[in-house]
Amino acid sequence: MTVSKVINNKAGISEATRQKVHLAVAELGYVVNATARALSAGRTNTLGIVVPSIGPQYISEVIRGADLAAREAGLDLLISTTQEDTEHESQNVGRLTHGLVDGLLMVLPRSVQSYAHALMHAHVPVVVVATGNQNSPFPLVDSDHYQGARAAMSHLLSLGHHRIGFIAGRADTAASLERFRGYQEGLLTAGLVPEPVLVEEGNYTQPGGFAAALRLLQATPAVTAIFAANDLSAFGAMEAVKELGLRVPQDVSVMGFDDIPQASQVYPALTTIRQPLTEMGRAGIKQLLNVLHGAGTVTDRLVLPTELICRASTAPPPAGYLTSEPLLSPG
Amino acid sequence: MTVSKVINNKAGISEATRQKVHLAVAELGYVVNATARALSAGRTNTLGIVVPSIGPQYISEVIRGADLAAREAGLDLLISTTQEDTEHESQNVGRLTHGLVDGLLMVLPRSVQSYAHALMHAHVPVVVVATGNQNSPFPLVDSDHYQGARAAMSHLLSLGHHRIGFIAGRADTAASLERFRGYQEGLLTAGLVPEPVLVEEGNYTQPGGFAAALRLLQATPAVTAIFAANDLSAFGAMEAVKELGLRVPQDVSVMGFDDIPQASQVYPALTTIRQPLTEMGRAGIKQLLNVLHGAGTVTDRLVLPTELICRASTAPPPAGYLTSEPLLSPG
DNA sequence: CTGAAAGCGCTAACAT
DNA sequence: ATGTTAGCGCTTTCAG
Repeated sequence: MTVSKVINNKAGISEATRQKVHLAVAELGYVVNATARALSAGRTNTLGIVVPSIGPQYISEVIRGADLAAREAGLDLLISTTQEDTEHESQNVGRLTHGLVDGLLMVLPRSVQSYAHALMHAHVPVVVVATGNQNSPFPLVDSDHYQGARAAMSHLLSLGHHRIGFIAGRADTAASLERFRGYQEGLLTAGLVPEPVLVEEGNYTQPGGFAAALRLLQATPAVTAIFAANDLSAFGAMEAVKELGLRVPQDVSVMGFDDIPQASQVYPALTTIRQPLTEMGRAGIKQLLNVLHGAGTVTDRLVLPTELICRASTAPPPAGYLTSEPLLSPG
Repeated sequence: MTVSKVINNKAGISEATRQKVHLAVAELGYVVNATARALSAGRTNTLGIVVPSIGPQYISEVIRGADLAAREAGLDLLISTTQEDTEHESQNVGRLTHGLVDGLLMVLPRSVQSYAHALMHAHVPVVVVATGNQNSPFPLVDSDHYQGARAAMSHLLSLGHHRIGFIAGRADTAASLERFRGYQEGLLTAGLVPEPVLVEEGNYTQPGGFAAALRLLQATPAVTAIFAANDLSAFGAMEAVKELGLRVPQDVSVMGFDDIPQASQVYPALTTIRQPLTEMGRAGIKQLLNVLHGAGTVTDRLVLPTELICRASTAPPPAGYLTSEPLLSPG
């Protein structure tokens, strides 16, 4: 039909006919059947994004970025959750990549391994958002966890802190390990010695951060600053500081990592390392589009920079501590 | 082909052939093309859910419930966000309902009006999750905000509080209004008089709750309990209480509404009214399935009960306040 | 510039 | 129990 050409804005249609068709479409309430179009045209104009779950804020942010980028490109975004059910889900991934979507963005905080098979046989391009350094046979988008941690340490050290505790994340995520490495090397570069007693597991959760900070502050009351591996555990740490009758930041400074929306909404507002979550989603979709259009560049490993966001939860250490030991300038 | 029958588990196939087909499928790595199947069969085995955005926790919970229910029914869930872009999105809804999904669940905290046109012309069943009392031409799932607020007030009153502040939500949501009504009538039923000075706007946000609680406690230091219209503003209220050098719950009790996951993770853990968010998602999908299968019942207005979740943020008022005025038993 | 014909990959109804 | 035929609603290719 001529109608098809009008609807798809193809050339070779007189303006008069175009108008007539548009009128009729409006009158009849005609809406194209996306399924039929997809089958016929061989593409769906839909991109897929697979996430472990939609609960955690940082994943929401990635999705939001992907959603915006897809929308700008005039494509739909189909969100699929794995709910940790790898078995069933890798089947689902297979289905997605065979006719349902034109490209797939996998958000995988932990391992890409479980999907390797389904992904290798995908009929569409795949890009991985890793949130942690991983090897991947697909183009990968990540952020610079190590440099972020270094920036956090520089900030705390330059404020005059030298007893800095670290609340670790999940040991099974590369991101947590990288952040820990940044913490350690930050100390070393400043001429300080990492002490095991200053490191506690927080498991990336708020109660975990609370408990870890409690242990930290009770074992080493001289701690004047806490760097948590993510914002959630930093929230818990702030609660722990207050619970001990201390103030943030006057007595103890607290830093997080991620900059989820809530970081700016808690009291005091959290100083943190911003991970460009929405940009990571955007970048992932953009890479996908570049592959699809055969234009632009596809970077095998795109590592986005992190950034210090200075808010109200950090300050110089209390006067008593400030002069007790000279601070070596970092770097 | 016979293959089709095997894959769809149709009857009338010998076990031997079935095995042979399965083998070949595995060997060739064959995966059905969902698009073609959808076009041919006239259904997509996909349900759609439209949400304003995926950021807020309470929406994530609704999606999770919907996701689980859809998964159990062997259907996929296509999540679409409006990002408040009503114009563009109502077009999108039109597309969804014309071939992309077999049914649509609309999560609309505010108004269904903007989508009325697109929805009325939908070719598939539509169910609305409202989070607030609304009229709707479609089956609606909601929770009982009024009774929840009453339960919250009963809890606080029975603990001995009689100067109870309220942090309101957004005036443009029916849910907030219902919760406020529950607050007022809770007071009245207990023989107490609602005072305007005890009500502050919190806008459903954490900073909003913080500021509202600050105003509340400074204007009326005799306030011994704060009931916030949602958990987020309750978090802010808890921060405000601590900021004033008071303790939760020893000096001031704080209650929220929703029971988002974080409510159990903050310190002290938040006493709140649980809105069955995942169940609402589930129920919405279930209603959709009932319409689709022509079985079970479809309730025009399904109002799920709310529930008091007693945690650590509420306690009897400080001794000085307890006896200053006799408490009339509620009801 | 417009219309007719073919076919995307599958399923449903109908033969064999 | 298996195979055959038609057609889902669209886009694409090719004639008018």
